[in-house]
Amino acid sequence: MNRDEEVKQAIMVAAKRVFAKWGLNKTTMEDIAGEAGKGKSTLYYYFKSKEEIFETVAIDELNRISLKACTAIETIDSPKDKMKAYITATITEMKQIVGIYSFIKGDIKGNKALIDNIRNQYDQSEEKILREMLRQGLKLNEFNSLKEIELNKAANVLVGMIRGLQLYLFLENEDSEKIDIATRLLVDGL
Amino acid sequence: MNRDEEVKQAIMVAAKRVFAKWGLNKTTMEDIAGEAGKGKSTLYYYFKSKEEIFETVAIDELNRISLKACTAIETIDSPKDKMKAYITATITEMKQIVGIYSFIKGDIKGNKALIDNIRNQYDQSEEKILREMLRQGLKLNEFNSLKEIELNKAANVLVGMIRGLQLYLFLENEDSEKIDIATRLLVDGL
DNA sequence: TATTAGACTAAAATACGAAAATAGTCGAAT
DNA sequence: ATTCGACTATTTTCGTATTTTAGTCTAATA
Repeated sequence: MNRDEEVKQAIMVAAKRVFAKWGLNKTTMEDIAGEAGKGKSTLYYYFKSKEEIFETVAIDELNRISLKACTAIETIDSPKDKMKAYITATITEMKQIVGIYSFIKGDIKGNKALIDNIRNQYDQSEEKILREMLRQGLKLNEFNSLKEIELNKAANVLVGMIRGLQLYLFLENEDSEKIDIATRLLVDGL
Repeated sequence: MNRDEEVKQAIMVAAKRVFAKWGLNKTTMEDIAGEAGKGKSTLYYYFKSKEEIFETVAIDELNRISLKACTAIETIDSPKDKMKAYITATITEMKQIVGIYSFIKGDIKGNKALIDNIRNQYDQSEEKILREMLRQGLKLNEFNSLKEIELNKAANVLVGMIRGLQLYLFLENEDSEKIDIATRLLVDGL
């Protein structure tokens, strides 16, 4: 990692801290600069706008979720079990992240385009992961109600259902039994 | 239906029209009164507030969705097919309603409590319907991955996943194949 | 008596301009 | 190549005057 990347990382770490404390709207570029121990205009040397910083930080945080989930499942062989573990892991991780960045709800309004863009990127990357898992399951002949030809759309639909579950489960207290039922429903059916 | 109920219905019909045109925030009590051909204070004789009118109208509209879906499935015997048909029907109907009342998105902000309350009522009624269908399927031994003891939580989880799907499918063009895949996923698994 | 409307009030939304805060630029310094 | 402080152009905030609107009350009417 060269100097350029190092400073960029440092700024991102600082930005994460202040974003987690104040949210997107309430944190100023000077807050970030102060936290990073740099002058404000230095930030503009590395990022073109506050939005870009936020987007970079958010995508990075979401990538961590994917990474954790993918690590958690790499030792599992059965495609069905793999899928269950993946869904459970992402839901749990996401819940934690949303807890940390509890502000995002308030920030959505007024930054819809930015948030949509971030969510879109994450959805696409998750869809790709799911597609690969589905492909693997089909190859090993472990999925009997899914047809090869539906693979792409199925991955897309799965993303939608997982998002729905995340939204729904966020509203209430931790209930790992519900997460368990949900993943079983999605993978095994009724 | 006595006179009292008749007038109430007439007001609701008028309210639906103006709500569909202007949304909750932008329509005034005088708009509704004008559309209904009554004086404003007459509305207060039948409803205690604008919010109450909106809630009544919204619940009524949502009840229609349930009713339509339940009618559509009453001739189906197999619990699994019944479940699939129910999910497809509610998603399709909901999509249409949201198309008509396209404003609600903008009205959520600033009326969160009211909207939450309405959504809650609808979720509960849908959960009840789903619970009954699950019970029936268990009785007939058609569900093999669901346990009796999980029935209540499963119904709750299903509501969440259906909401997620609705949200997700609203964003894109009609794709009945995706709805089909989704229902099959939920009922048959992968 | 049940229902309606018009006048009225209190509260909320809106409009607007001045003042303050903030995003983003630029040239000089290192 | 990197950083900063001074500067500008936008936004946001804020106070206030004005208008709109929800909701009440009383009298009229059918």
